[in-house]
Amino acid sequence: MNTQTLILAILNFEDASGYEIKKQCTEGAFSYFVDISYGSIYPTLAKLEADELVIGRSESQSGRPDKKVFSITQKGREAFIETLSSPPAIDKFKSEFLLVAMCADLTSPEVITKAIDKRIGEMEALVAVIGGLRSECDHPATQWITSYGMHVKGADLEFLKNNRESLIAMAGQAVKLDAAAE
Amino acid sequence: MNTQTLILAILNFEDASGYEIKKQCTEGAFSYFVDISYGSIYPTLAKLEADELVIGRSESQSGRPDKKVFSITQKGREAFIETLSSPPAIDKFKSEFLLVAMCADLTSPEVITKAIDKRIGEMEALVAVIGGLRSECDHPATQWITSYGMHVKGADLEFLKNNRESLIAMAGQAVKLDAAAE
DNA sequence: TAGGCCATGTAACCGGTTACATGATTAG
DNA sequence: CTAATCATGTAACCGGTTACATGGCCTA
Repeated sequence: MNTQTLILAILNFEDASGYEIKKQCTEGAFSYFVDISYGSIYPTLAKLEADELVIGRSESQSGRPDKKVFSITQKGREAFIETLSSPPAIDKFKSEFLLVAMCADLTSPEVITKAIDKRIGEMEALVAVIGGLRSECDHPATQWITSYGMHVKGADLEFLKNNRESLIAMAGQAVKLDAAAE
Repeated sequence: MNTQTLILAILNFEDASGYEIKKQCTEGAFSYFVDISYGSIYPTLAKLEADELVIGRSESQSGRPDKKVFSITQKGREAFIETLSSPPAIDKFKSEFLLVAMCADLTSPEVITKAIDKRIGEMEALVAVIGGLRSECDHPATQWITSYGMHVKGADLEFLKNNRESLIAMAGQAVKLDAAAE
């Protein structure tokens, strides 16, 4: 999923400025499955406007900098629906935590405790965000994906909490084996 | 998680050539939370060897091209454990499927059916892979992460199967609303 | 004899991030 | 008075992918 398609998707829901798009991706409705930075938003918005897939208008605000609000055009909507119809690529997933957990025996209980507690905290925050999105939005497809997210992330959190101790207990075991072998 | 750390992690489990490292990431024990290509493996291996974190030796095989098998050095092991101790970054997760599902009302039932069935197939394959890893490996930390994977991906698959029809039913609804409004 | 697997490696490219530049307003 | 929020944008950089080059062996 490239930046272009993502921006088109967001603008298909509602008009937004570059700044607002960033917020949507960081805190809002899209925050749990995407992530982009200003450095890709603004150039992409400019390109999209040049291609007439979106149009921007300046809005002056009292006591705030002007903002450039973008709307998706008919051409943009068609292009977006076109890209939607090609089968979605498999999820991209990379987890440093899993690598650390897989090597739990090489590190100390403190390191593992910190790692898993950090993760539990992040997961709880994510569940709270998704739960919030689900309750505040009555769009059926958004309801579907947020329910999906709650189900999966809830199961995730459940496992982490139920198996926290057992992972911590593995920490440092490789070192102990080494010492025992001497 | 950069390529360097990942390679060190793999070599910490066992010696491997670049080709075998790639296999581990595509089909093996690491396949469900990482992904790298030859274009990053070979240069990284060369850099790692220059830094004396790994050492390579040539092994000639009958009826096969020679392979260069790498081992992690003591220095490499220390560097690896050092990086393990810094708190793991939050998971990177990007999903085209969720974007498509969120826009289900804009597309046809056929497109959504294909998208979700593709996903169900991929998820089943992943569960099978993780299940295989869990049963064939008795390393406790690997057991832990594969059990974690089974739990989470099992919940994922469960939701997909139970809610497949309801997502498909949303397809094309935006178009119908448009038509009704005319 | 065609295609797939084994095996290593490079060069061009690309999508995206980081850091910077700028500046007004408002809340603590 | 300071920090945060609002707001837009650019340039340098970087990690990684794609595509290519090479070539022998084995299987269908």
